[in-house]
Amino acid sequence: MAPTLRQRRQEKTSRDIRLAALELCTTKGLDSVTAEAISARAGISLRTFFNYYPNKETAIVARPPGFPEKAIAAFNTGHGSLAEDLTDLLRAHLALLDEDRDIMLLLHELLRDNKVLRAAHEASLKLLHSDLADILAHRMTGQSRAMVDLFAGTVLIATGQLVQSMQDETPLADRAPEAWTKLRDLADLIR
Amino acid sequence: MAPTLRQRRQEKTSRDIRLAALELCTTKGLDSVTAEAISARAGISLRTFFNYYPNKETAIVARPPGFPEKAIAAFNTGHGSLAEDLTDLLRAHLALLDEDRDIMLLLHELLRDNKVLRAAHEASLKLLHSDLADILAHRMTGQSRAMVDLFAGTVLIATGQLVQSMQDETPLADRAPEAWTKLRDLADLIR
DNA sequence: GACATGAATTGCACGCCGTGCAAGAAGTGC
DNA sequence: GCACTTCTTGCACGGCGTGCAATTCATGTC
Repeated sequence: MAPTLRQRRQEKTSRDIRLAALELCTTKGLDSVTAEAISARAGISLRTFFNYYPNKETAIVARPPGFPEKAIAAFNTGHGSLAEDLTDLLRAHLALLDEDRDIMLLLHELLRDNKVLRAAHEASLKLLHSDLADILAHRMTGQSRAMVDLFAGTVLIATGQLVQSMQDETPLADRAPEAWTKLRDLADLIR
Repeated sequence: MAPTLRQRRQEKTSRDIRLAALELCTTKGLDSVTAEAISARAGISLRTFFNYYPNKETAIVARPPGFPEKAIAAFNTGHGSLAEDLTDLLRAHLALLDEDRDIMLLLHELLRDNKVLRAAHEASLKLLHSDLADILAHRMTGQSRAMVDLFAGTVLIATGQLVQSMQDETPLADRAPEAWTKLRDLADLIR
């Protein structure tokens, strides 16, 4: 299914807007960047900007890459331990982040400085949370939904801490096992 | 230190605004309630509204009650197990929520329906998170800050699940031990 | 009780946000 | 090339949030 011209144009505009937003923000800070300025730089009208994104923040934060279909399938049918298969799942996710390493680092800066942006980011992490909980539910049939949620949340905090330290040269994907190590340590702490 | 007239008036206006906001929202929904309408109902000018709250959302969500000083001190000097002392700390926190039970239930409704409100709520929970992490750090001197954060986050998720089920008649404070039970179960799950 | 002082309230003006609508431009399928 | 859908754009509008300066009001002092 080759992408039609329309689709390609949309992809491009969407990317153009994001780039324009990021460029402007890194130099002037989000607060003093107006949606109008972003639109102008992206070469579209203000009205079109709001056709693509509901506000400045989401243009910058966007939807984070989730878990690849293939990795989900592998996890569902996986025959390793929960620890092993989950680590593989996280690895696939982190690999996607590695692909956009430069953008991520840039974003990381912006998130540190701007409150509204952090809120938008939190919101998108919430989506990840329920995605992960849904996935985990397949392998944790004996557990209550609340427990699955708690588990998913904890996993995401641990994973988030990895992303926090993205300055390290090592690709995040290679560090996936650290997440589980953290969880083990946490479990030790609780008991 | 008797509160001066000025202070009492401020307290009152602050409460008036919150009440006006809650009342209007429950009948018409946050989206169709303007800051101007809230101000009018609270008997103040629009400009004054923004002197008290930076936006509609925070007027409704406000700052959640944190951990009482006394409980923090008791936790710091506590000689029970971490589990016991932490449960006491959570109990003190949940007791504050019980005091505002009616408002909490109302808020719970609103949070379910409104996205922006949820974001504001998340943000205020973030403050709780770092509060708790700071407190825990005193009793977890052997641990890295990351581990303390992870632990605090997990505790808060578990506690949040309790709050979710506030419809139950039982006061939240009495159910504090359930939080630790959840954590034990989680730890079992991980190992 | 009058008065000086500093803080809170208010109105006004302004720029930005985000949306509904309708006209026009552009791609798609035949 | 011709109908069709879809995307873009301009326009108008209401709401948000802030800076500023005028005014009102609590407070402490004499």
